[in-house]
Amino acid sequence: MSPKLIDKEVKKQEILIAAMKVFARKGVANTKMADVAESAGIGKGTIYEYFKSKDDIFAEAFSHFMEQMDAVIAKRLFKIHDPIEKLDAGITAWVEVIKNCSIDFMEIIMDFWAEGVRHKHKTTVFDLDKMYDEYRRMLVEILEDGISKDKFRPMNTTIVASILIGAIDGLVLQWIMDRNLFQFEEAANVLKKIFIEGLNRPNRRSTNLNP
Amino acid sequence: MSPKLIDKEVKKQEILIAAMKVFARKGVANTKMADVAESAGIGKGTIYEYFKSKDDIFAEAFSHFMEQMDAVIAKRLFKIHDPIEKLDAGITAWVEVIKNCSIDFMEIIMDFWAEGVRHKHKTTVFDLDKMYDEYRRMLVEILEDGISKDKFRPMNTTIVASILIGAIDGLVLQWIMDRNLFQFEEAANVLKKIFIEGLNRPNRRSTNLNP
Amino acid sequence: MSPKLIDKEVKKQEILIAAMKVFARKGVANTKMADVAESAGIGKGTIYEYFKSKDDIFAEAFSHFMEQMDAVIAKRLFKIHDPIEKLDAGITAWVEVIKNCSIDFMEIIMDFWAEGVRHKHKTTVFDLDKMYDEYRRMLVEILEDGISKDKFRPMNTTIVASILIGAIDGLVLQWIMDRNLFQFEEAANVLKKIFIEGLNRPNRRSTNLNP
Amino acid sequence: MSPKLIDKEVKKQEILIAAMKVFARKGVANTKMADVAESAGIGKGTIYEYFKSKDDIFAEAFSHFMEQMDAVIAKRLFKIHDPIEKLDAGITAWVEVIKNCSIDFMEIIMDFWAEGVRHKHKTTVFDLDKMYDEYRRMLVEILEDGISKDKFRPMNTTIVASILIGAIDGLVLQWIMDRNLFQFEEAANVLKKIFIEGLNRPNRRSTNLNP
DNA sequence: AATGAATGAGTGTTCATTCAT
DNA sequence: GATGAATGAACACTCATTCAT
Repeated sequence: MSPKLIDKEVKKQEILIAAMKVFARKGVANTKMADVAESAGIGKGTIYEYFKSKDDIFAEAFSHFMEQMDAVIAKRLFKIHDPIEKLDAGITAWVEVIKNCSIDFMEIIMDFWAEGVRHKHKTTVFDLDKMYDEYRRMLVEILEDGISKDKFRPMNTTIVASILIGAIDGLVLQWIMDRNLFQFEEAANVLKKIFIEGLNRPNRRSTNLNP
Repeated sequence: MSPKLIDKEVKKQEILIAAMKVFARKGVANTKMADVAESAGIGKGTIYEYFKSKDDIFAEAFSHFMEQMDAVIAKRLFKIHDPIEKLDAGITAWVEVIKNCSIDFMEIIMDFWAEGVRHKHKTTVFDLDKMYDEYRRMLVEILEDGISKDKFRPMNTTIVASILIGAIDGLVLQWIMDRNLFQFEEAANVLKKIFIEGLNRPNRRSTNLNP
Repeated sequence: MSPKLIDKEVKKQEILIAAMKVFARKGVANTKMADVAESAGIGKGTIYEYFKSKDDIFAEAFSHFMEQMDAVIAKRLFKIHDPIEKLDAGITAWVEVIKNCSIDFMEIIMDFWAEGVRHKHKTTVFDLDKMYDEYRRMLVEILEDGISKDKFRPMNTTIVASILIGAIDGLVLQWIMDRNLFQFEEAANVLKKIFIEGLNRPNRRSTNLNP
Repeated sequence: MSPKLIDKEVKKQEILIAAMKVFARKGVANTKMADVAESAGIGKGTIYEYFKSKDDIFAEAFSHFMEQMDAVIAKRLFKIHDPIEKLDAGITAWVEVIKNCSIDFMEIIMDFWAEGVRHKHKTTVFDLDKMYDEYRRMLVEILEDGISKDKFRPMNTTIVASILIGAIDGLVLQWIMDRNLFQFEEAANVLKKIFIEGLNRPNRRSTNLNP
């Protein structure tokens, strides 16, 4: 907590941000340490005072990204108790995270996914699976709460949670490729409506989502 | 059509399959030409008798994958005219493609995406955007047909199509990471129901998906 | 001497000519065996029925070239006995060889030189030094005959021979680079005149070329 | 002009010299980057801190050589006005350049020629043709001055210049192959005498070099 | 702490040569 | 004899990492 330490941490974050910018623009594989150094306005060697390796930077970027997401989403959902509202707020929060991420940074997500899928069971750093698991659990909880409160029809909650997460991810992917395709907020609203409409307890006999 | 030609084409496919296996296991960037050669049981130099470069192999793998998808899906939807049935059949066909693709190959999809996103508007080979565009158009057509036939409520069809595509992609992504998470067919069925339920023309007052 | 053997020899020459054409156009180093095969209208493997290696082809091309030169020049000078006339005829014959060589083939000379210089004392095949030695001897003989017959002034005949050979080679080099620079025959005539004028026995006191 | 810059330039020259040594010994084509590195006493990768590619080294060596020649020769001829003396000084200067070039370096000249001839009109770096053109022009000027001053007989000055250049080049070529053949200075003196004798204005009727 | 010159293991690619048909 | 598919040694070049200053 000495000023020195704080300075170190600040500089590390600066380098991280600079690195993420380049990662996003050129892809991790095509980014050279020299690019990162230039982007951060420091010498090549200096990077190694703050990071162990290129992979380390990437891993930290991944954590950085995940922590940001967790922080925002958790904060939002904390106080809400109605399952439908919570679902709504969750999607809204997610969209906000996407928006908060500088547009440039979004492109890095592909690399996160690619690396995450590859490293599946190897490292704990790139535990994309764990991240998905957490979000799935969170959603399952909301859905099951909704079912028990008779707001949602019975369903395979894991699958529905997966679909919801998948839909958001898939939307991001398409949006990255063509940002003019749709307004992200608008898409989020439609998504909410489809799901809430598709999931909610019908008054009468209706399709049971648990086949 | 001479025997020679067929042999050459066959061998090329063999190498392609061998390459895709390694790509899937190690990721394209981490795959060495020597790995591909070994996997195909041939010499390193032989690869270059059939492919111009490593990138060429990757590009051909991409095309190979897309063509397979196009072929299967188009064939299925050809004869169906009812929008709801068509939507249903489309999702089913898509799942079948995923199943048909040797499990190993699925893992490459991340690399396709990563490359596709990066190369966005540069090459025509990796035109992931175009592929998405095609599927989106196909879905938009079905949806608009359904709206005009009063089967679906009015909506922003582009967004809904994007969501549907996104949901499928997102499901695949999670399934790749953990195949025990759910049965893919089951998830597909739930997806169908949510969407068809969420989109269909309500008898009475109901949310209009076009906000 | 069987028909078969003759055929073999003929085909070998055909391949040699084809190879020289490609060598001349692309340089020996940049010529691939596949190029030679294509130029000769045969299969790649067939070349090895007639030549041991690429170097072998090059060596044979070198010999081929030298033999042609030897044959033409020797034949011309055989019957001439006057030193001045012999010098004249020698230069004329040399020019004729250059002209006889298909223009394309001339370009290969640079590669002969480059290889010849490099292989200096290694092989007997590329004995460029030996070739120069022979021509030098031939010229020295003519010059010494001329001196003894009082037609030329005393001189270091080896040096003068070297200069004459050098001048011819140097002219060829420049001519290869820009064939419009001068008419080769005209240059040869000027060369003759300078040398014969510069070497001939002066009536009175005059520079002795032997310093 | 900062110390850093000077150091960089110095090291670049060191590598260049080291490279030229290897080029001379093994020929450019047969020289591996590893050889150059070893010869310069540095790591393979370091070369690329100072040169873009192997070709770049070769091109710089070429320029280096040409500049040295230009500098020496131009300096010498600057103050001389008598055509005969100028011719004499020019040849002397040329010989000196050859002598100044470390003996080893001479051997590269063949590669310069070979590359220069091949690249004829392609690059500006290897503009051997241009170099010859410059020297030819320089000589033509001297010769025409001599003719107008009635020191030389009328002649096709371009051809005579070409012959003179050719003779010098040709001598170098033979000398490279066998340095014991003659003393280079002696040969230069003979060359001068032959030419000056062969070109000079005769008192009485004499061969006109312009045929 | 900060640097950037130096490094060399690692890689995609070429191509002369071989050999089964 | 003729072929061309197969080969693997060889090589230019890259770039993450180190370390002397």
